[in-house]
Amino acid sequence: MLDIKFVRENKEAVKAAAAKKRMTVDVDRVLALDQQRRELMVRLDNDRAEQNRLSKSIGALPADQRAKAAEDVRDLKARLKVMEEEERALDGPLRAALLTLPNVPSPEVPDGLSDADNVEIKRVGTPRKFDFPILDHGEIGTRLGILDQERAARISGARQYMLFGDGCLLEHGILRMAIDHMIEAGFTPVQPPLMVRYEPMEGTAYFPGGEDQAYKMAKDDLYLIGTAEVPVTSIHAGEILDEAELPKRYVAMSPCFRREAGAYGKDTKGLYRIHQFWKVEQVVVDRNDEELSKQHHQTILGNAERLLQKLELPYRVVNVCGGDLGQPQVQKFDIETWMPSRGNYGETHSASRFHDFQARRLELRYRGKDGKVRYCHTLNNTVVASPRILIPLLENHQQADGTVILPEALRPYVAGRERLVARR
RNA sequence: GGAGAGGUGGCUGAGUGGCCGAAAGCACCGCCUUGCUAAGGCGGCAUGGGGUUAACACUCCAUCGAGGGUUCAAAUCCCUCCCUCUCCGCCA
Repeated sequence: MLDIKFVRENKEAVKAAAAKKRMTVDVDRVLALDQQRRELMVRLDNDRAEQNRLSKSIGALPADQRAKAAEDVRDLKARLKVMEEEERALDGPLRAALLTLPNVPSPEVPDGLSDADNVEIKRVGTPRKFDFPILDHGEIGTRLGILDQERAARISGARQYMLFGDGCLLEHGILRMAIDHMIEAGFTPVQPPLMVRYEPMEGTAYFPGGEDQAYKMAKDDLYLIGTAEVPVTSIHAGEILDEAELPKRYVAMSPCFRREAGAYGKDTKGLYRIHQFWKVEQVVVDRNDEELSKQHHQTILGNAERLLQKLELPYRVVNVCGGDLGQPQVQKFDIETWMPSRGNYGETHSASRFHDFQARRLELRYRGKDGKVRYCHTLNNTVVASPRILIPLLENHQQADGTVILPEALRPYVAGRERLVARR
């Protein structure tokens, strides 16, 4: 959420932000509502002051004069009541409208309409040249007997997967490796709840707007998380932290649930887009400082990159363009890992910085050394998401004989296996 | 699921209708004192919004889990909801 003061003073910047993000928002309506509300508040405050003054004076009166004095306050109260109702009628729509305004993207964010316009920043590693016909990850996994999407579909419908044997160990191993990797980087592991209330969804800016993507448990008014970002960024919601405690660096592993509404017919095959997956997520909460945020952004990007390097996977980093950027982000770097079956890089990581956009919604603040209270800055990035990461892992490391060689760093996490072979 | 207790400032915690935005302690900040010291003294210190100011300051409004209500007046009384704790039941 943007600061209403900022919107007042930077109307054109907000409009430009919306245009760059290819969003349609009504900034003028927000400002009109705000103007109305402020004018009302001045009158309301004055009348309330008057009422408070009168009420206080009644307390000092002798008992026999109170009833008459109280009488005089009553019509003032009636006026107040009308204004209070007006205020309520303005507050709701104003907040709702304010929640829809986009965060202002960094000047570094390239212009563009879709992910096709994202700008490549760097490439690391070279895609392997295969001297045999390659298989896609579905084929590899099925032949090895570690993946079964058919049975998964019978049990749970489309966009589901099941892993068996070494496939199962492989997934667990990668996730655990990612956790250890992040602990080494100084992050605190957290196990967050997987079901959350509306407020964390709104606070992290998934709601309003993303309701269709979330599984809701109607009986309990709880939502299954689509990412651990939601509960983890919300850990300190409503708190005023001490500057000395910052930065907070968390890493969380969780299942993630996404309805993928509107994605019909897109990536229907394989493990790319599914309803339930695992993700290790890194979250940083720190002071309200742009430069510091940018540094953290590079750091969490680097954390993910180093993991990919340990997994010996070629990848590239893109600077996500305006049209592909979400409402809350200031800037986003995606990491795309080489996926041989696609003959292209595919998104596996997403590193975002938000400034105080989420923090303002979450009431996530800190007291600075100067004694002033400010909203924090928040950031997050994937460390690894599975099974999507299995796509490049299986495909890049596949061998002519159908086996898959595991990168050395991963082996201790997969029961010491050097290679995945078909077992029975 | 049943019964009970409670939610107050960064923290602990007092406050059952006007003198309370709120005692006291801790933490923190400033100044002073002191050099034997995990010390002492004085002062400051909730958040948001508005007015005013060059600024310091001053002032008004709201907020004591959330939302309604009673009253001239609510942290304090009533209702609903949320959360925490204790006991019982059930269960992993």
